[in-house]
Amino acid sequence: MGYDFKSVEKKWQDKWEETGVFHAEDFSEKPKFYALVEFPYPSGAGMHVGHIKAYSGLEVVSRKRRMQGYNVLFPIGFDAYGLPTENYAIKTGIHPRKVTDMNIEKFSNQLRKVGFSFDWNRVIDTTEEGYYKWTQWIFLKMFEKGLAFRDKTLVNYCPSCKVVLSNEDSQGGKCDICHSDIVQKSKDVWYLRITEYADKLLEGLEKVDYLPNVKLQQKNWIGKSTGAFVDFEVKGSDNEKLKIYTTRPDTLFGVTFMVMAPEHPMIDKYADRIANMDEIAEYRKECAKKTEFERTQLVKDKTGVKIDGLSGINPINGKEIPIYISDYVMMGYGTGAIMAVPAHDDRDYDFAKKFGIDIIEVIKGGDITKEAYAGEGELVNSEFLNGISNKKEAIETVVEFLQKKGVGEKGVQFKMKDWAFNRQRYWGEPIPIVYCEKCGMVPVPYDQLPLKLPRVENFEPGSDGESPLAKINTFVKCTCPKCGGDARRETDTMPQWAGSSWYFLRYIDPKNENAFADAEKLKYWGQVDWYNGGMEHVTRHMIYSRFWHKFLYDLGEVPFDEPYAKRTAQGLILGPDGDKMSKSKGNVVDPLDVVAEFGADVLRTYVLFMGDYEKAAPWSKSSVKGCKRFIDRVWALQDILVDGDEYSKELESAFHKTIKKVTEDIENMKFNTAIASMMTLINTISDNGKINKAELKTFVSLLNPFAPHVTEEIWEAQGFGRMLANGEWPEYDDAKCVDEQIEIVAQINGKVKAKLMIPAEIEAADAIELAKKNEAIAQLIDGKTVVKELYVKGRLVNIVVK
RNA sequence: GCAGAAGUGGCGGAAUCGGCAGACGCGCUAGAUUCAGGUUCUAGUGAAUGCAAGUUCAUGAGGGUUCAAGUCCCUUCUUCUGCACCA
Repeated sequence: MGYDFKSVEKKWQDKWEETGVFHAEDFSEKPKFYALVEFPYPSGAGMHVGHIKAYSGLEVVSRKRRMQGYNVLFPIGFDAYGLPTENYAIKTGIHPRKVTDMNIEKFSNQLRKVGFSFDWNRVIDTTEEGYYKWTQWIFLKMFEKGLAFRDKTLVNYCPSCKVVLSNEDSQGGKCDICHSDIVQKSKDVWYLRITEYADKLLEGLEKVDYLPNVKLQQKNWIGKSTGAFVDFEVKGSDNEKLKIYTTRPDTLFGVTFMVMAPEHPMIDKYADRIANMDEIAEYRKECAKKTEFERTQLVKDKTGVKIDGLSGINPINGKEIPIYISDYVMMGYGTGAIMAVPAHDDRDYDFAKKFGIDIIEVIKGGDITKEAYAGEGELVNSEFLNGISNKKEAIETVVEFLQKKGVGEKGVQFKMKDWAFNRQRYWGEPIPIVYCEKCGMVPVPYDQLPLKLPRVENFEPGSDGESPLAKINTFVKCTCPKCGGDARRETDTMPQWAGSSWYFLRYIDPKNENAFADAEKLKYWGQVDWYNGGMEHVTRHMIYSRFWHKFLYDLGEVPFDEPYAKRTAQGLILGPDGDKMSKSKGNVVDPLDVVAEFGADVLRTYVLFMGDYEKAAPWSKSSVKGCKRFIDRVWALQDILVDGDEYSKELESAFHKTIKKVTEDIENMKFNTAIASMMTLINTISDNGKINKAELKTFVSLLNPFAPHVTEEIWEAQGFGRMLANGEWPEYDDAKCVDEQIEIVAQINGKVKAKLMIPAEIEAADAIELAKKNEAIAQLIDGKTVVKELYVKGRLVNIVVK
């Protein structure tokens, strides 16, 4: 009897749906387990095998935990706002609402066909009014607390997509979406003051269980540095001081020049006193033209102009030093000006070499005629600091000196910048703010949320980078909620990151109309116990959502301050050619093709078997066949089934060992070796020639999280009782994992010379005796002097001879 | 440039605390089943050498520690990922 996966898989998917076995139960007495996977963006292309791998990890963990008696919340939803949908809509003329609904429908069907055990009662869609009402609500709370604000700044603007982009969306000077060059443009934009949470976001990492690499990336992203602010008097100014930030105040005696960012305001202020203002203006113009990409490409080739008319006075020794402008100093970090110590900083060194500036060594240990020395060492040429070799002590001494003189203080800086929060696009959450001539910026009252996105037919962006909503008079024109006078609405929408910043909270109570989630339910479900997703979301999405969550915690809206207790990440699936899958390379594998040809169980098993879950691995169709064979062999176990309510003597230890291995490997996400151990077990069973009912029950239970359809079918066909989805996870006994007789190797001088069977519980001396009795070993020892003998329990005997 | 991770058969990958390197799967070879293809089953499969028992060599390269090294230490090369003039 062959295994007909097509009808069997459909049957069980329907059955799970009808019986609702995977619905999480609020306030259940069972221990809770909240497993979260990154919800997909429902693109028109449909699901990718990468999605399957991303979800299969926690899918297996969730199914196992249910069998272990947990109340599991394993939800799914759709992060549906975003540009691809909008661009598709512009191209085809189909409304984004319709496109989104179609894509969600498509994704849902595909997910069901793979048999994921999601709780379909809790599906969320970020573009739904009932959902984005609360996205807007959180925004208004932030506005109330001054964390959402408007500011005029230079922004990254993509001329092709016609949107303002955050720094994160425009890395390398290219638009993240269309990859065209970014230009700088002055605009009034919305910001979220994430920098206020920089320290909390950093400290929070101490108490969560994220992969080390994830923590490190977040840490780098936040980019905290400690140092000092120092004021340099500026000769030629009206007694003004130029404030700089440095992490190396200990090198203050080595300062030979200063550098300001091209946009530094002091230049404009004293423009009339700067003799070479023309030259400077010309340089500034050039810098503005350079894209960020060009700036980073020319790292080594420093450019700049000396300011003729202003100079700095080093507060530690009163020396007069020149001031330059150069684009290697940026306005956006620190104070936009630096003290330059060429002897001990690579960039300053390059600049000094090019412009012929003095290089004074103040820290011993390098050769400053060749390159800058950034290491530690004894201080020299530094008056009262000479002789100190402890960096920390030197820094403290200098800071103390500066503080006494009132020209400096300790300081902290972050690389992280405030989050540019608005987009000039149609398909996003409207920002619920009204502009009134009299009252200024007025929030839309909470009871008027959601501020609905108007349904329009024309969503092309304006040519000047204005939101499509600006063209809709009925939306723009409104009355001021405060004074009742004429007002107009904000027409920008929120970025795609908004809806995903709090979605895990909505799963807890997806249909609540009075709150984003009920307080008691929040308390019951608590933190996400385990969050799995891609490495690419570790900095942006995760930091944004941790920020929103910490804000809600400070408001008292959520009872825990870190959203995710544990975070892991899956590796990519590469194309069969070893390259990243992409449409242009034509190496994309469609998961539904695999389901049609081999079945969902095979697909699920393969994506977890193909390699280490956390590492990238290429797709191999012939290896998929190996999993197909495995599933068929599992089905065929029924042909050699015999009676028996206990493990047979022959297979007992093999079963205990496998249960232990699979149980532990799943928790460690070592799915590949878990599957391998079940394959090994089936080989052992084949050699044994038969399997009894107790053994089959265990085997099928172990495999169920990976291949739920075939295992349910066997369970039912054999009349083993209630559905396996409700079944119990097999137990193992450590004592039964060991065999009575074990095989060890006998070595002479560390080389294997023989193998022998010995009792597992044996004294070292006895084991060595047995080894010596072995014919081959005895011959090799004969006539030689034994120098050393040792026995490694359960492994080997090694006899060292001369 | 800086930080992190990784280099193991023809391929994907295993290997707990330093203890039989190559589990498991693919592929390949031979045989059985089959009209044939596919499927399935059995045996074999790191390299060199030998009729054989065996011996020698093998975890990017080179050195070291140890009875014993893929694993620990030093040097070095390569690849991938992140950050990238952050003062």
